[in-house]
Parts: sequence; structure tokens; C-alpha cells
Amino acid sequence: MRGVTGEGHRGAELGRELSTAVVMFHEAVGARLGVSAGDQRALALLDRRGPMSAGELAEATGLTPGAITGMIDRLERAGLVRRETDPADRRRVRVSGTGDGARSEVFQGLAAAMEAVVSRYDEAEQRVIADYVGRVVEVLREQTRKLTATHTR
Amino acid sequence: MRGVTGEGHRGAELGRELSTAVVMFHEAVGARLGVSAGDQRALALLDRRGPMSAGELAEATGLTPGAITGMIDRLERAGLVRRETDPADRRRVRVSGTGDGARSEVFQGLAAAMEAVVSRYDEAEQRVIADYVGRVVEVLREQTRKLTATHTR
DNA sequence: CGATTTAGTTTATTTTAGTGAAATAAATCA
DNA sequence: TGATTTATTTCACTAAAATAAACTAAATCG
Repeated sequence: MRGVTGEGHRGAELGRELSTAVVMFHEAVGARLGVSAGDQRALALLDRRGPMSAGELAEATGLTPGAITGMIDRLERAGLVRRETDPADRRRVRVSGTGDGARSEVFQGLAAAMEAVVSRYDEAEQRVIADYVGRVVEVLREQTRKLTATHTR
Repeated sequence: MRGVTGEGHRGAELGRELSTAVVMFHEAVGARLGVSAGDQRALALLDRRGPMSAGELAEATGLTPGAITGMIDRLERAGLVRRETDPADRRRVRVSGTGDGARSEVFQGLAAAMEAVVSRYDEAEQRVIADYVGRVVEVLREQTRKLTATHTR
């Protein structure tokens, strides 16, 4: 970020490259699976939380129910998500991620590679890395919070 | 990534959280500046490479010339980019990022926070961190390359 | 110089994803 | 049970951003 981050402090410099690489990876995954950024956010939610109802997805993504129906349609058509009526409350729709081939391949490939990177270091080093990553995550969340808080959209 | 990345190996686990945090941060920046993901990609390119012509932007982003004209219009209107005719070849348009207030504030805030994180560690630890981050970036780029290569879009 | 090529813009059109509100159907309340 | 509430879908419409192709202007080739 030449003109943007100022001098090339190492921490910031490192962070910038990493951040760009992450974003580009996500864009590539989206392009590969033919899925939008918003749809990927929903898939990530399902990965993390497990099956959710359409309403929970609406709540979590900030979209209207109508938009969620459309999103589930798309993802179902793409074979990335399964839609079944909740037997306990048949108004509800239970949306769960399928272990779709292409998608899981992508993430397993990444997980394996990340695992390989971490395993190069000894115990103590791994602790440093884990600590660092944890703090970076905190920083990012804090900055994200600031951004969304100030704007009050 | 429950069903997707398999068991909770630490490296992958860490990576997932980090990746989500990065993506959310970028989304927040976009929302704050009122700029789309695609437009942010272009801004990042300008940050990294410095001023580019409209054609170079088209090449780099994979968009058509017409789309680039529209994008430059938007970014210029938002005060994030400057458009000037190249004096050497007056058909060409030289697009350069402005050091826009809001945007540079955001990234300087992040840079400072990242810098603070890194400075917590001693020399040796910082070397480990730098090494790790460098390798992760490589992994991400490699995986991204694979994804875009296979698909041949 | 005139013809051709190159860079970017314009315009008409398409695509995508969203909204808001009405409609449908199931559950719950009195 | 009938009335009401809740969950999702459908439908008509909007907005943003992309495309393809025609157009304009500048550079270069012969």
C-alpha cells in the first residue's frame, strides 16, 4: 500500500501482503465455484455453525428473507447446500452445507498446506505463531468493529 | 470449517479464523468507503504498482475497457482516484490513487495496530513470525494459482 | 499526407442480487 | 376450533455493474 500505509514498517508490510493474498484466494474460490462473495459468507456461516434455518441466515447476513430464498436457490442449484423442511416445525427450512466435492477439495488442499507450514516449526515457535495470529485476528476484528461502528449504516 | 476442512488441525484452524477476519475487514472497508469489492481490487493494484493506464487496469482486473471507464468514473467521483491524460500519449489515461483521507486513515490505523502487535516480540520471535507469514502468503498464492489455472476462464 | 492501428468512451442491453409487500402454510394461543 | 402469529416463498420492481459494439481521437506506418 505505497501511498497508503506510509513507511514500510515490517508488521504492516507483512499484514498487507497476507491480506491481499487472502482476499485473492477467496475471490478465486468464488470464481471457481461460481459463487458470489455474499454467498460465500453464507457458506462460511454454515461451515462454522452447522445447519441453520433460512431465518437465521437472514439474521446473520443482514439480508431480507426474500433475498435468502434466492440465495438458497442458487446454492442448492450449485449443489453446495441442501434444503430440507425441519420435521419439528414444518414452516422452517433447514439449510445445511453439502460436503460438495469442488469446495471441500479446495479447502482441504489449503488446510493441508497450512498444516505443512506450521509443522516446520518446533513447539515453542508454534506457540509464538499461534499467539501472533490470535493477536492479528483481534486487531482485525477491532478495526472492523471501529469501521462499522462509526459509519452507523 | 467443520465439514469442509476436516479435523481441527491447528494450522488450518488458525488460518480459517484469520481468513474470515481479513475478509470481514475488507468488506467493512468497502462498506465504509462505499466501494465495491472489484473497485477495491483496482485500488489495491494502484497501491502496489503505482499509477496505471486504463488499459493496464483492464488487463490486470480482467474487465472490459467499457467496465474500466465506469469504474474509474466511480472512483474518481468518490475522490479515491485521479484521472489525467498521459502527456506522452494523449490517447492514454493515467489513473493514480489519491491519498484519500478516509481510505488512508483506515489503512494507517491498521498498519499501526499491526506494528504494535509485532513489536511485542523479540528479534528471534519476529524472525519466526516473518518466516511463517511469508510461507503462508506463498501457500495462498500457490492455491490461488491452482484454482485459476484449472478453471481456464 | 492518408490509411491503419490503438486507447478509451459511449450507448444499448443484459445479468445479478437485492428490496418490499402480498401470498401461502404451519404452529400456537385463547 | 378459529384467530393470530411466524417462517418462508413469490412477485413486481430497482439498482449496480458488467458486456458488446459503435464511435472518437490520437499515434504510427508506408
